[in-house]
Amino acid sequence: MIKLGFPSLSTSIGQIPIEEAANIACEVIKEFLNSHKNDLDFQLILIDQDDQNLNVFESEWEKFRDSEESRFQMKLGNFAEIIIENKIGLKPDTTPLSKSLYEAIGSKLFEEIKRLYPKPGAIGEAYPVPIPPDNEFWKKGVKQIIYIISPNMNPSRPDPVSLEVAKNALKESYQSMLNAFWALKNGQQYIPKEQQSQEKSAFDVMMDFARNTFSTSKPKKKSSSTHIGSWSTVLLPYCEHPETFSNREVYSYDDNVVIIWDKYPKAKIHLLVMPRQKIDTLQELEKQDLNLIEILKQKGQQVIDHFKENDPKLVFRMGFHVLPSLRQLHMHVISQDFISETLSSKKHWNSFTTSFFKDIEEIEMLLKEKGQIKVCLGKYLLSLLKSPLNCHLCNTKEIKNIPTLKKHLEEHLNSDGQ
DNA sequence: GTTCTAGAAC
DNA sequence: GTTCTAGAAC
Repeated sequence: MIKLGFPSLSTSIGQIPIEEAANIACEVIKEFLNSHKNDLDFQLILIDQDDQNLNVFESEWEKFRDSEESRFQMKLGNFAEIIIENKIGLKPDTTPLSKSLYEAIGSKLFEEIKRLYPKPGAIGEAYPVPIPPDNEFWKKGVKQIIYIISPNMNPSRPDPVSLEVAKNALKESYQSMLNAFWALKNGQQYIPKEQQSQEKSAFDVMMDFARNTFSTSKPKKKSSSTHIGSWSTVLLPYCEHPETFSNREVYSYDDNVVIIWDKYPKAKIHLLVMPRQKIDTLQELEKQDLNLIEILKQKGQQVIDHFKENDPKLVFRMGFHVLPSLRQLHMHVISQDFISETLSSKKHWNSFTTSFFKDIEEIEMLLKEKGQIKVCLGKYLLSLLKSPLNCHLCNTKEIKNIPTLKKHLEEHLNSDGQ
């Protein structure tokens, strides 16, 4: 059970009227709970010292909730104390809360926020900050802060805004908070919007390069003459210069291996483990590369161990697509829930659940015994990608379409999850 | 690898 | 009418 503790945003020093704020908060929370109807594995806990504020929230929540709902609760008391008591995530603030938090966490965490987000953040956006493992809070079971910049109406504080502006921004603040919580709960990265637009991804940098290099001097029409197949080399920069990427893209690297977050994850946890040396495909491997395979296997296992520490229920596979779309040998480390917004096609599904996917152990064995990885007929492999949608966990065959498959996967998550 | 979208499927 | 998939992308 993962919990999120949060205060009533912007209603103390921020001076948004509590009735207006509670209405907005409850609306967003209700929307969030509705859109995750099948997931009962989390709790949102509003914490406030003031019982009158809580009363307003409670009566507001009565208007929104349509049934018994244990996933949203309200608690009266000291923020930091309740956070520790309940082992839940939290949000620091520049308001009276900060005092109790500062005393509980110390200045290190605030330095960490500055280090991760040196530029001023945007109002309404959420900025996740992992709590350092040597911190008291971590030891007490609180692993993550979501730093939120919520709007201010107080004229004696920086950047005061009107009620109308504040209401919109408050809604965004709650939405960002819950989106960040959802991402973190699922082991995914939450990237604040500002950071997304300012930081170009490897792909963007590469596409810019390709356009400038290969486009003719003609005025640009739509996507004029992007070099054919340039997308297929997107993985190379990670192997050549992993140090130039943020930890939102590169999970870790050393002299031999770089591990990146899959840009379009097909499951809750989905990373790619690649050798630093240029190796195009499985077919290039020889017997002497067995030690490299061993390294990839070890690194992949470390990743798995790391994620299982937080969620022991996760099941993983690590292996390769026999006919990958991207250049540079890359081993998928992917959790078997396949819960992901970016899993959207039959091809995606079949590439991980048919023999189009080869486990690292099979590759290792083939290399040992045959000294090479032979690919059978391309025609056959491509036909695998068009196979009917069969469940990888139970006997359900020929699932009608992707949305139905996704519902089926949600059911597995809920029934097998415990 | 994704995005986009026409037309098939419902 | 809307949802969903399959195939082109110069």
